[in-house]
Amino acid sequence: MGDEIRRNMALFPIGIVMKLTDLTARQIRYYEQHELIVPARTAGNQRLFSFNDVERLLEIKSLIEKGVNIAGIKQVMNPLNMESEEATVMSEQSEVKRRELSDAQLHRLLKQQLLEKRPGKASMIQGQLSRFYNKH
DNA sequence: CTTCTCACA
DNA sequence: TGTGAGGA
Repeated sequence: MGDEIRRNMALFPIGIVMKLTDLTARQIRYYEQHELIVPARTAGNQRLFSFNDVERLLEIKSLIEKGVNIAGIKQVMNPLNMESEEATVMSEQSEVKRRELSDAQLHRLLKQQLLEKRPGKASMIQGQLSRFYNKH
């Protein structure tokens, strides 16, 4: 299977995404209401996020921190809704252009973020990882 | 225990 | 955006 479909596979529940992005469940659900992200759902209505969803949330977070509101973010970010495999293939071109982080980088960064999430020290989302997205 | 929706002292 | 209720 291709890289795109792998990045779009619904994998983690909201709890993991909260740790990965340092966003509250409220915020994540709120951004979903505004269609900034479109996570999949399990049979039990539980949200399942893909790597792309996490990346988008990180971008949204950096934009919010820059003072951009929902309306502004909707414009800045492509009004995409890559759900079907066809849509994924069609947006492949623009997808590649948008992507600046390699799989290796992203996986390493998110893994660290997840492990570093124990109480005590500050998250690196506000440091190293955020720099990638704040440059956008 | 985790997540979901809805609503607001 | 936070938070609690009430259910799955």
